Formats: sequence, structure tokens, C-alpha cells
Amino acid sequence: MKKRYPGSANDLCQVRCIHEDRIDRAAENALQESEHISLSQLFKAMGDITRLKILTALDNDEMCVCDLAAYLGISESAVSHQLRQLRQLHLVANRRQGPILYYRLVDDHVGKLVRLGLEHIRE
Amino acid sequence: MKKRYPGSANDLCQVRCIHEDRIDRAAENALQESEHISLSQLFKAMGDITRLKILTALDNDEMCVCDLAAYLGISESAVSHQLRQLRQLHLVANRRQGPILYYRLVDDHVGKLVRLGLEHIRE
DNA sequence: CTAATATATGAGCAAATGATCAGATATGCA
DNA sequence: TGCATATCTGATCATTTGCTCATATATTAG
Repeated sequence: MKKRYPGSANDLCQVRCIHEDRIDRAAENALQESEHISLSQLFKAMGDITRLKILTALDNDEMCVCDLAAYLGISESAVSHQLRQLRQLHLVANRRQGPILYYRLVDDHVGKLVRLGLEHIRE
Repeated sequence: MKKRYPGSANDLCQVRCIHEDRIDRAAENALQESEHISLSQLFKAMGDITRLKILTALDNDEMCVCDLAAYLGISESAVSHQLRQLRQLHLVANRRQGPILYYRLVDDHVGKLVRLGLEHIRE
């Protein structure tokens, strides 16, 4: 049941396309590429245990960089690097009080994602 | 305002602990280490764009390996490798019909996480 | 201004990751 | 049994990643 997949770079390349209709349907219903990129960046940010611990810690209370470093047992530099990523993804924000930057979650999306994720792993 | 953080490996190491109370509270309210590990594995699985596309495709309909390979434009081997990871995390399951394995989402957690994630990136 | 604190940033490196290729396993049919 | 199809798996490699170290910036106190 070999088929030639239309649009294939090389017509001679026989792609084993069992269900062309499903492939087309998947392509039609798919998210936009930009959405897939943004979504994967969001989940990737929460997919590192250090960043995840930062996020779950901030879900309780705002904390400064050296608090987080002491809590996590890693250098402040490492925390700062990770916080920059989380900032760029609009997951965390900060407010300055003198020399200290207090970080917090931007909104409750992270909290909801964590709770939903816990549902999955606890099943 | 230097403090020595109790439990520090080296008592001479002066950790800059501004808010020891917040650190203690974060530690008390924290998820278990095993939960942090499992959660980060879940999000990491969804944090790769190829795996995420597999998951969102399966959210529409079950598909076999070569369907997914054609849809994604990568080798069937690559798809199989990623599906193994998703299987091990109980995100996808399969049923065999002859020589073909049809993959599907195990439950709706992935769909919910995706929809929640989209809320965040669309804000 | 100078010193000290708090954080950010760039370079560098070891470890993790995702893809491909080659080869193994499993199923169905002649 | 022998062959083709569908999938899986191990090895390999280039890229990405997260940390540390050194250094730069920003704020406050003296």
C-alpha cells in the first residue's frame, strides 16, 4: 500500500503514508507554527527542575535572588540566569525595593499548570 | 546584614540570606522532590516542539508512526524515539492492529495543559 | 566619591538532547 | 518458510543547555 505523498520533495521517494486523510486533517487542525513554538518554550521553561522549583516557590510568596539561591542551594548567578529566561517568557516579574529585586509570578497560569500537571502524575 | 545559614556545609561561608523566614516557608510548602522531578519531566516532554506537535496531533485523532513522520517531516525512527519517551511518561498509549501501532493520548490532561498554555501565550 | 551589597551578564565547559543511520524485531501474506 | 511492511533500538554526532567563574552594573551608606 505504498503511496506517493503529494508535495514531497522527490516524487520518486515513496513515503509510507498509511492514512493520508489523517495527515491532512492533522495539518488542518494544527496550531500555528508560532503557537507551537511559544507553547513549547513555555513548557520547556517549566521542564527544568531548577526553574520549576523557582516557579513553585514564587507561587507562595515573592522572593529575591539570594533567597532563591539559598533555597535552591545553587549560586545567585545561576538563579539570575534562569530568572532572565522566565522574565523573557513573561512568567515572572520583579519590583525593586532599594538594591533588592523581588520576583513574583506574573499571573496564575503557572499555578494552574502545576496543579493540572500534578493531577496527571498522581493518577 | 550577613547571616550564616544553618545547615550550610561550611559555617564560615556567609550566605547572603535576606529573608530566612521566606526561605523556610518555601521549603515547608514545597512539593516533594519526587513530585518536582515528575512534574519537570512532564513539562520537559511537552517542551520539545516535535513532541508537542505529536501530542497536539494525537489530540485530534489516533495516528500511526508513519503518519506522524509524514506529518512532521522527520524520519519514522525519530518519531519512534520520541513516542517511547511519551509512552514512558504515560502521555500516550498504543493499540496494535496487525503490523500497525495506533498511538493515542492516554487521557485529556495533555489537552487541558495545551489549552491552559495557549491562554498564557495569547494574553 | 568610595566601599559594600545585590543583581546581571558574558565566556567557557561538561552534560543532556534530538536527529540520522544501520540493524534488529514483529506481523502478515504468498 | 521467505519476503515485505511497520516499528523499535543502539550507536553516533552536532546542537542545546545549565552551571560556574570572572566581571560589569546598580543602589545605598558613609
